[in-house]
Amino acid sequence: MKKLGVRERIIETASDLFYNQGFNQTGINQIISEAGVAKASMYQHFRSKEDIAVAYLVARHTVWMGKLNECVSIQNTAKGKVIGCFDYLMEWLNEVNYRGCGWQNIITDLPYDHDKIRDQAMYHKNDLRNWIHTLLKEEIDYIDSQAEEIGDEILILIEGAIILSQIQKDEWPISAAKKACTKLLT
Amino acid sequence: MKKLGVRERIIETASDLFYNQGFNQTGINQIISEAGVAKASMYQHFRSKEDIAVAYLVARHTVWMGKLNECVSIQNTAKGKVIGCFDYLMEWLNEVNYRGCGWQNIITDLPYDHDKIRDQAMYHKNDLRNWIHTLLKEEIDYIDSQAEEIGDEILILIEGAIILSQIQKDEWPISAAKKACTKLLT
DNA sequence: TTTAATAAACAGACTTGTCTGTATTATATT
DNA sequence: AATATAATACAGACAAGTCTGTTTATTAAA
Repeated sequence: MKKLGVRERIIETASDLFYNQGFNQTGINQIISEAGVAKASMYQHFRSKEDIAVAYLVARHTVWMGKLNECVSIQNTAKGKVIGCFDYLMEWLNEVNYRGCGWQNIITDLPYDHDKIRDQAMYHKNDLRNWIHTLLKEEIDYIDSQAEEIGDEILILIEGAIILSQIQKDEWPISAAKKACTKLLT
Repeated sequence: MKKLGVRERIIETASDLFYNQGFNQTGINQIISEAGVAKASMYQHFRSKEDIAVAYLVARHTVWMGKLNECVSIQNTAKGKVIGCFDYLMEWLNEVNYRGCGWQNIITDLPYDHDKIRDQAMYHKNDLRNWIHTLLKEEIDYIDSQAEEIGDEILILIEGAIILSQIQKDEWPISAAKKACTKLLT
């Protein structure tokens, strides 16, 4: 049970707060007090609040993609893995009470000059998109262009299911998206 | 060229600012100064910033649904109208430079006690959902339960296309969603 | 002894919302 | 038509608190 370093403690605390309260609703003072870190120490590691948010998103990306991979690893076909994404969404979003996507949430109401955060959102969604494309290209039913076309459509279902379940505070969009996904894959 | 009343001027200005800058990025002072209204006059018409936002969303709902109806009115089948939604999205989102959905944007990073705003988002998406359901139930190919199932899937495509085009600052999600929509309708 | 963490005060700009007093406009009464 | 009344809008100061980021001075560890 080693105590985490200053930087790690900040990222961990900020991740929790940024995701659950929102970027604008979370102040620097709350982050440092809950992380048990002095303000000056924090500014030793991060130039700005935006930089903390970038570190949060970078860390979140690896964790999120890792859990996705783990969740679909029980499937043994490419199609099965893609459909399995929606089981992952269901599990995750139920657990966080439909709090939605960390990247979606942060870019929709952001100060105009926070481009590093916007870039992180683009990067994350692009990575997920490529992940789906790669999977579907393994499927021998599809030529590459088909895999990309269907993959894009499924990415849209994922994004829609996340935001709609957040607004409606209900899981029906996730099951509906899964059903639509199976239709598109047949 | 009659000058608008105070209330109307506030709603009009706030609508522009809330949508284009975001709720958190827009202060009361900017609203009143750009509307040319005194602060005390503003608080005569609205109890709080949240109440202004609610008025903005209410007004936006009728305008948005009206434009949607107008855009799809050239289609003469129910299926055509539903697919036409994506032409509306394309037109609208291009015009606003992929600024996304006013309701999605406002609920993702909101102070925890602003429930009236959250309710407006739920109401709007529900109304759109019902609008799609009603259309598809006119289609004789579908029994009611099918119309609802497919309608939900299309709503998810709409939401996903909006948020993804906002993140990627590109129109590809809208065309991809339209293609997926036609597939689900055949 | 050098490095890094700490607490705490501080600057200064921002926020929502309240308040006072004045000016304008519309309605009602004489 | 002239006057009195009432409603509404105005400007702008103010309160009370928030925010990010800087600085200082102290303490602990390597």
